[in-house]
Amino acid sequence: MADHATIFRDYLAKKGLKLTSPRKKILEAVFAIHEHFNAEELYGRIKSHSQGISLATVYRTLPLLLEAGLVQHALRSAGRERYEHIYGHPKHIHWLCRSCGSLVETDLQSVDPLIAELAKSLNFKEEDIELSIRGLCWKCASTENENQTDER
Amino acid sequence: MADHATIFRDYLAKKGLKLTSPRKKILEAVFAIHEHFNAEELYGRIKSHSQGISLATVYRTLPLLLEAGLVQHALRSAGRERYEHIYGHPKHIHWLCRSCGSLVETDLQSVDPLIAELAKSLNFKEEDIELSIRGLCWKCASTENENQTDER
DNA sequence: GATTTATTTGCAACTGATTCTCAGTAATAA
DNA sequence: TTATTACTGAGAATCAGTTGCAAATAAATC
Ligand SMILES: [Mn+2]
Ligand SMILES: [Mn+2]
Ligand SMILES: [Zn+2]
Ligand SMILES: [Zn+2]
Repeated sequence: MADHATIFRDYLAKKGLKLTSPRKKILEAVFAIHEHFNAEELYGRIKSHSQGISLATVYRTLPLLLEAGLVQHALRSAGRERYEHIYGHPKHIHWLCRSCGSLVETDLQSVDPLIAELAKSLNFKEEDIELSIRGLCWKCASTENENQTDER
Repeated sequence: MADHATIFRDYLAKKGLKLTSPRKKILEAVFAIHEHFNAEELYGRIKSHSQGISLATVYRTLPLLLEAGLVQHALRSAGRERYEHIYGHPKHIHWLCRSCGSLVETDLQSVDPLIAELAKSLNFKEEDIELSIRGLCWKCASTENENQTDER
């Protein structure tokens, strides 16, 4: 029911931390991006709107958002950590094309109960599921067929 | 049918690369480890047996093993890439306890057909599935209940 | 098996994302 | 006001991973 600002404030309060102006701005920026992003991209967005926020503070705030359950890790890329906000964005499967880099997201629903069942039999209390599938998207798969050059 | 050395040699040959002594040693070490490992841990194992292999060569060889399909990425940890060999080690689910760090692996079989079906409906040619579940193992879950200190 | 050619290696220097240090600010409590 | 604690920006430090290079090695050709 609570919106993300409330959730963040509550989380911070519980930890004896403050919801400061930089943290507020970073939070807003995070929820204005509806794609995956890395720290520097996030920083770039913030800089263009307001100013006076440092990259260091972005790096310092991201772990707080993760712990507050507002943000999660997404697939790393080019040696950089990537993130995405979670609020109002239910768990999903990531389909990443290794050729064109396109990323598609689909529902996790069909897989979820199966995992819950496995977890129960293992006595494991699941908190976070990450399901990523790498391969070729429709477009790249057909292209690769044309270029029937070599390989296997 | 082919063993991993043969697979590696064939892969290298196809690329016009050579199966050298350092590469052979690294390959052996990789298949002597039956856990997840990072580049430095692998290097440590090799150094203790033979010598005269540099860390740089380990770093240069790992991508080759990945591309040859002999090794895959495992869950990153402490800011370091981790790996595991695949040969004779079918795809599996990783269950990682966020409290004690224990890692359990289980079969992917039950989930596999479901994903294949989804892939078909998306026209996505899946090549690699990564399913990791973070949470609390049986032990840590019960401990956390005792220490009913605070938190939600 | 000597010679040529292309690939590999160890080493050390480098890179770049992330973390840390520190001195100055802001918020809050007393 | 004063004391205490948390926060910030700036830049320095860290450190996993990469790269340039000259010497070594493997394979191909004579
Ligand atoms: Mn996503
Ligand atoms: Mn594994
Ligand atoms: Zn594609
Ligand atoms: Zn545990």
